[in-house]
Amino acid sequence: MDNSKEKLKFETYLTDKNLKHTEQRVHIMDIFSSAGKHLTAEEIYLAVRKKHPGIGYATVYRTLKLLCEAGICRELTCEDGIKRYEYQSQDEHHDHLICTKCGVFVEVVDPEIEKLQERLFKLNGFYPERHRMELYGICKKCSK
Amino acid sequence: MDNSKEKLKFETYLTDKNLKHTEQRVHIMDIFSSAGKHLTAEEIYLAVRKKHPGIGYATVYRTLKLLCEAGICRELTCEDGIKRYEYQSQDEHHDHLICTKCGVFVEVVDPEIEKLQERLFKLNGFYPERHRMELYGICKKCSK
DNA sequence: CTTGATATTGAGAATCATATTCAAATAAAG
DNA sequence: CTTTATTTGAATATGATTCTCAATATCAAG
Ligand SMILES: [Zn+2]
Ligand SMILES: [Zn+2]
Ligand SMILES: [Zn+2]
Ligand SMILES: [Zn+2]
Repeated sequence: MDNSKEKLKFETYLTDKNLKHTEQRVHIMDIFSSAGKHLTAEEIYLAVRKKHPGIGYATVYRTLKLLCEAGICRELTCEDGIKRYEYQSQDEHHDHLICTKCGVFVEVVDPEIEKLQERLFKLNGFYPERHRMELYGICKKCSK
Repeated sequence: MDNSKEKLKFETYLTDKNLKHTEQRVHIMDIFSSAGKHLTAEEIYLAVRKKHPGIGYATVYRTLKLLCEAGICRELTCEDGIKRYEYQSQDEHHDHLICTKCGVFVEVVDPEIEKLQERLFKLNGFYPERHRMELYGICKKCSK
């Protein structure tokens, strides 16, 4: 996956905040873009460790927080209570279909639902900020 | 709030599973129906303690699990990672509008959204099981 | 009302994910 | 190269939830 755009975004973010451009931060970004989406901190930690055994958990958590702040990564609190991180720029919203057997995440957006959600906010006098929608079921592969 | 229906449901559940009808279990149910909805385990623990100081955390957690199994209570995993429990029979589904300032929960159901969610499951080859939708924003009171 | 089998309790310890502390290492500016 | 502020990893702390276990309570049978 080409992650040059995100790399630039991260570098810009670090520079702007007077933070340093370290190896570890780059390593974590790299693994993130190659090892898939919707990863737990542990999965990221283990993946980074394979190539860079010295890295510590604290650095992974700190870097994930930074990536989220920079808008490169999104944190999902799933039903099991474990946070998952997906590598993605903030502006492209999507929701999830999740298989309860194999755990696969499918990303979906339904513009009609999004519109109705806005209506729900308005109907209840809320100023809308964000939402999350998770659809749990059994995927095609697992229901065979 | 009249919770005789739920009490009967719980008693039946306990009897069916050869479990015992203890004071503590009744106390937790009672607080639950009087102290509001969408409570954390801690809030429930503290509320029960006011009337029944001897009760322990373990009993609260165990009873909440039982109530969920009995279909009297639903567990919500919120974005802060803390589980909340709402006292309610299983069959009445609803989603939530949540104020990010004051934390108020408003229960909503939009039949059109529910239909479109079913369509999303089908479109992606998923057998539907359940879903959760949380809309985060600022409520009327807080935006004044 | 006993008795005895079984379930339940509360205190405390254990667990798990995540956050914090701090001395040593490193990046970046001069 | 020096200086200075930031970052790192190891270890420790935290906070929510679960487990362990000895003591206690429930409930059915006698
Ligand atoms: Zn959406
Ligand atoms: Zn996603
Ligand atoms: Zn719904
Ligand atoms: Zn609710």
